[in-house]
Amino acid sequence: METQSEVIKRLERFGVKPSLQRIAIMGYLMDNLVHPTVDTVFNGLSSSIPTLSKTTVYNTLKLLARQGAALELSIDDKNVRYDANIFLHAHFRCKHCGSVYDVPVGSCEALTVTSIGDFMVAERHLYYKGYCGKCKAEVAARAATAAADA
Amino acid sequence: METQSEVIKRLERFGVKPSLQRIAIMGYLMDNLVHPTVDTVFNGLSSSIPTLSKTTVYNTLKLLARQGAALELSIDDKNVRYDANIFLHAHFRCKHCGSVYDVPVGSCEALTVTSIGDFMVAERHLYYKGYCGKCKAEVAARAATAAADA
DNA sequence: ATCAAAATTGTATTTATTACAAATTTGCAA
DNA sequence: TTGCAAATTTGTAATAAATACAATTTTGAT
Repeated sequence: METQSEVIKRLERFGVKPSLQRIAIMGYLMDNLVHPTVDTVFNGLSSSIPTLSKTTVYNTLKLLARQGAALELSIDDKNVRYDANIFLHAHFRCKHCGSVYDVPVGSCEALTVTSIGDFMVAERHLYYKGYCGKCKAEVAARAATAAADA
Repeated sequence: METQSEVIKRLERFGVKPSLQRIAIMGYLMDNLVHPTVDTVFNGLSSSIPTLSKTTVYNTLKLLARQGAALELSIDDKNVRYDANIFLHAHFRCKHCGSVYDVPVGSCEALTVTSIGDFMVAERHLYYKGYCGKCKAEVAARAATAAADA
């Protein structure tokens, strides 16, 4: 659990004026590094802040991403996900259960470039998609059953 | 413009039975390497195939991606995009105009791994986001105007 | 205490995608 | 050729993420 002052420090470091809602949302991200969706954040906070609006969660998460205080992941076709871990790392998404995991990456020039030709590069995302250990087994088992049926 | 037989060859190579619609959609992707969305593909083909259904476009593009005949890009938060270029390369998306461009990548271990721990890796996506040459200038000009107004 | 700017809220809308059932086409076997 | 089941395509209805926007509340300076 992050201390309130640590959360405020992070907000201020990225030029975000701390409000009750922003502190709660930033704190939630820092405490839950599982790449939550907007809905997950909203549901996680709405009991402690009953007046919280989902619009605020949408706006605040977008703001945090724009200011660099969090990452906005487009690894999931359905929902945008957010990540308070702003250090260089990659992500893996299981195509079966949908979970998103952090993956460490070695230093690689392609992951640190700041420009490509006349493009200005602001973000670099390395996404892996496949099957996690648990689902790999499940999918294999199901494939075997399907084969037996046919 | 790809020949019909080249398109059919690609479909068969990836285990997709060629139908009129599938050939048209695969051919459209091969002729339009600008990472079109479902809507773009549908609009591009509906005049030549008036009976074409958007559901078929959705299903077929998903099928092509599943079979490996095309890539499904999640670089755009709004729409899924498709790419017939299945050779190793990265993508850049301009945050202002939304265009998606191909970017060559040097060989990098992180871009060729087939497993990570007990994860089975089926896809690797390297996405860059930022501003293309044209939009970089526009955004800078607008920022200057905003500063003058304040 | 006043008041404008900033932030938050809630509702209404938009729109990409999926679900699903009906219709059509395909390809094989009688 | 005819019949028929499987595969494919179509069209409509439903789902749900995200945005627009106006109203309300809060903040902070004077």
